[in-house]
Amino acid sequence: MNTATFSIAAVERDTGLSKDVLRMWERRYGFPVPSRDNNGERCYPAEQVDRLRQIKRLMDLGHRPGKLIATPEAELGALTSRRSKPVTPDISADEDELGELLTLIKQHDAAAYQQAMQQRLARQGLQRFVQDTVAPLTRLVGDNWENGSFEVFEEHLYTELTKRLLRQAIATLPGGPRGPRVLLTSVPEEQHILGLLMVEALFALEGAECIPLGTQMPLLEIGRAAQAHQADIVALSFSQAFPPRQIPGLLQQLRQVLPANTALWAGGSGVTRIGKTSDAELITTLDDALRALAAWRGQHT
Amino acid sequence: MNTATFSIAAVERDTGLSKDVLRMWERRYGFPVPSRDNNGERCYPAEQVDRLRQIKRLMDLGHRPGKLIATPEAELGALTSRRSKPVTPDISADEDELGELLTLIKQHDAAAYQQAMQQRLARQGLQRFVQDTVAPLTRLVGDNWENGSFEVFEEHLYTELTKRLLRQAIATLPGGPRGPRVLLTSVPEEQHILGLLMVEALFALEGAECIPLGTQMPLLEIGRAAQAHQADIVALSFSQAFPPRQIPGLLQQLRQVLPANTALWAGGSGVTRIGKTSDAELITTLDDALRALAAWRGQHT
DNA sequence: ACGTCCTATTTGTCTAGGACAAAACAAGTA
DNA sequence: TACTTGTTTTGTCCTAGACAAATAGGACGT
Repeated sequence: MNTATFSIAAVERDTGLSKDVLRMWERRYGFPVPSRDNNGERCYPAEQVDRLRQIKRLMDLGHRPGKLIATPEAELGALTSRRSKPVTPDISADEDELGELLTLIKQHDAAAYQQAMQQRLARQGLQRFVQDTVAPLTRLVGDNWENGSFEVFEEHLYTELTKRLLRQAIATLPGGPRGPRVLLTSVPEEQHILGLLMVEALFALEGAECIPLGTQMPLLEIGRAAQAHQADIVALSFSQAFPPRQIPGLLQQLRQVLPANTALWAGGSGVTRIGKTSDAELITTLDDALRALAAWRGQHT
Repeated sequence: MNTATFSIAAVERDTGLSKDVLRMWERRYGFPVPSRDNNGERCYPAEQVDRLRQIKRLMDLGHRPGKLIATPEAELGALTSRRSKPVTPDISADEDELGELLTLIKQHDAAAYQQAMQQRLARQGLQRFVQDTVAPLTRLVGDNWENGSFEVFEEHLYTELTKRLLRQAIATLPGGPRGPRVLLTSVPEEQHILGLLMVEALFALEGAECIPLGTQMPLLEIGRAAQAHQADIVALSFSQAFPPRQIPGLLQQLRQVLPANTALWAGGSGVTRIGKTSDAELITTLDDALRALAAWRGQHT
């Protein structure tokens, strides 16, 4: 059925591996080995594309491509867990309930999931809902995705439905005009925004004025936006998959584009892998975010 | 102030012009001409990045790079309008009201905009709100963005706020289990989703079962999702800026990955620029979408 | 004047291999 | 254990050439 082949551009789109990397791997490791069309251009079979996506997934987990490619096909379930073991240590009471929510997603039952979450939101209130339900649930989904028991589209479904819940909840909050003006966005190439939404929910609860600009803002535009909105804080999010190499340079450039009195906060699991920097405040947990907000308020009378 | 320089990767991220294109333009047209760092790598000044983004904007409008680069700097306001003239012919009565909404965005007054839109939604009902407010407003924003009177971040703000409104409205609709199961998403590289949300709103009103998967689904994953959800229809959206060259091949590949009895619909302003194809049904307006839905229902008893 | 076919130019993407720096690892030492 | 140093791995960037798809311009016929 899958007789279709993929051009190198299509593979780049679908796997997130750059053309350069694909060619380099072919040169160095002898994989992937696409066939060629009449023009001598690479044609990747669907099978190799799948393997590449799998490799990419494990790489985002911290594995190295050389090893992964060497491993024939037993890697599938074998290399699954590694970093994710130490996390989720306690919360055993809630664990089961969260598992149920996850099951609903795995059954692709959007309606039931939404209803269950709505119920939870009503019961816990927004703050605890974010901290005790959405955050751990997202971590669980991440773990499941990493070890392959979640398909990509299932993760997308989870993300989309949960985003809607959070946005809806945020919309119902009264707009408290006190506190700092926070501009929330992400840099180009970074499309994940769930974490930013969680932060927005918490900040909005605290009465901060949140300005959500969606994802993928060019750096210079972030600068302009900060100026136009007179933002006190620019909050960025970097996901696990974002190339860590690029982050420090990115923050440095951004720092130069921003007004001096505008704070720059960078959060998300992507920033845990980079070293300290003076260009931005690194925020790794939701509690960190709340602490940072409180600290900011302390400093600005 | 802007002494920062951009690596070629940063420019690619910020402008959407590929590294290949940037190097090729330098070779052919002599622009941009970045300086080099100690390693002989390109360093683009912020000024050139801005010009590049401007050129990209005009290219998405249909202009050609050769001409644009030749034009010194008078191009700015001059080449602004071209394709967008014939649209928005009548609706002069509403025109002013829409203009007011636009003004709120330009003043960066998120709260007032949301309130005004909520009011409009309550007055018009969701269907007319989508067709008579959101759709023309989005077109207006597009026009304003194209001719440069909207900043990128203003367009982002509009998009984000409007997405929230639509999602919120959709969430309040009762889930009617009749009608086809429609899977809504976009291919990788395509991040715009507003049009898809409008369609979702209209379809949900018609009682169709909509499954929103967010943006940027790898092709093979779309196939899996369609199978898992037993989707009757896969609806994709392509924006103006999406490289038209890639669309036919994309649809062809997708067609091969999808079950034969799953319909493939492609919409958005991106598809107006491509020729007919047997791989997918092309949908260029919201009315088209509703017609297509009615037709589907007619064919499936 | 309008549409159609054909040719020429424009433009993007692909290919090849070489070079190098940053990150990750390994090993040796305090 | 904690640091420093050297080695391997890995990604990105470079140049320069080739080609095909899209577009524009012109000739032709209606």
